[in-house]
Amino acid sequence: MLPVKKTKQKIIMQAALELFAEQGFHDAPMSQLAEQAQVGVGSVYRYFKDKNELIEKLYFEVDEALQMAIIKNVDQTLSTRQQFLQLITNLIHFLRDHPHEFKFLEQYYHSPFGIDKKREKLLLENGANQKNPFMQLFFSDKTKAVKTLPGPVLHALAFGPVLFLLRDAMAGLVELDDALIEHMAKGCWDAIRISTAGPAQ
Amino acid sequence: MLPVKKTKQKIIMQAALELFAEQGFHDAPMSQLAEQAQVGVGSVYRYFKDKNELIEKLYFEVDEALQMAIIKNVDQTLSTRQQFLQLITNLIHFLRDHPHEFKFLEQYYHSPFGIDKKREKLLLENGANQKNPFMQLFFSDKTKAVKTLPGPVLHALAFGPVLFLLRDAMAGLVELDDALIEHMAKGCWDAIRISTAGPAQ
DNA sequence: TCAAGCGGAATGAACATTCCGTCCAAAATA
DNA sequence: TATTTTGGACGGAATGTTCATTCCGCTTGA
Repeated sequence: MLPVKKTKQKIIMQAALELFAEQGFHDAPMSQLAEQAQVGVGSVYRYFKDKNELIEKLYFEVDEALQMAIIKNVDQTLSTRQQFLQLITNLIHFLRDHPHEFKFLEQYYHSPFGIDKKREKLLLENGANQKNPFMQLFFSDKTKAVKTLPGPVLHALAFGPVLFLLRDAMAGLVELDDALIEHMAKGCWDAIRISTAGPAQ
Repeated sequence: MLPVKKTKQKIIMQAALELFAEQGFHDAPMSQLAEQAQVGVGSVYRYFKDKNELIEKLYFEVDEALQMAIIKNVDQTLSTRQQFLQLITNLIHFLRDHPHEFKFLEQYYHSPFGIDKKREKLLLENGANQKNPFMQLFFSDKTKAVKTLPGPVLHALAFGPVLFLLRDAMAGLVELDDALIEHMAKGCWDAIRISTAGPAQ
């Protein structure tokens, strides 16, 4: 019985992810969600107290998957630059290949939920105590390859362009091929690295 | 009579800007909007066909103000780098000092309105025909100081970090002082400039 | 006197959430 | 083993609320 329960909950969450991504939280009625999941409206409320709880649980799941994807294949023995490029590339690949997850997260972070969540995260994780793999990398950068800048600025320089370009890609304005992704990753690196002599390493 | 009309319309739009920015389109009922503008609900509909039209007109106005602010004090005889830094700085200053406008635009671009608007803009303005001052600058860069990359990538590298940092600032996670802004602008420049020899110019 | 401008009650639609009757698998009973 | 009981899982109709929008009578300046 437990596995059945789990399965139905998963089905509902999957349907919710798609619907929320495509129509937005506000334009995705519970009735339509139930229909898409091939389930009665009442059943949705068996697994989730209300719409908010559904959104929160979905966020937890999606965020976890993203975190896993980002740190995949990152070899800590490599240079800061190499690690950075791998992280960025992972991030782009995951989000490009999971448009529903991307759109969901975008919405989540732009809703009242997200603002609080973000503040919460930042207050919890200060300095070296960061869970964010990018921040960890910057903080442990013994080779001094990265500019000495406030955390949020580094964060913005590294992440901002990626999210921006992904939005364009989702809207069908760009084709995100591997060459483009490489350019992006290197551009982000140039933004945060200390530029000494010669072209980027 | 015209000036009176105009004034009342302006009052409504101002109230709408604040309310939309603070509560979001969906959580800003027309009744509350009317209250804030000290106007009857019915009167709002005298000036705007419906809520959507109000949002669209607001967008037009806000976007216009932003465009004006961005190109302020940009001296076309200066180097590409100098012009770029000025543009970025203008952008940050305007949005930092106009949080309502910033939040409104963020929402607009993340709503169904915005997606279409963006596609529309991009399809209309191809290549050298760009209205976007950043794109114009990149396109007319005879000194070859800027990387040769697809438009959307340059756009992302230049804009992405700025918007990202501004979001943090609005959430009260960073204090956006002048030093920080300068770091940001230079970081963005590093991301798109061709790195030859020595530190960034 | 009479429009044009206005305010706000009234209307209707869209939802989130609740409620309740049905179904069914498995435990209890004979 | 055959029959009955039971309780959780379900579906979807019913409910109550929250708006956007409309309608209508009042006010006021010409």
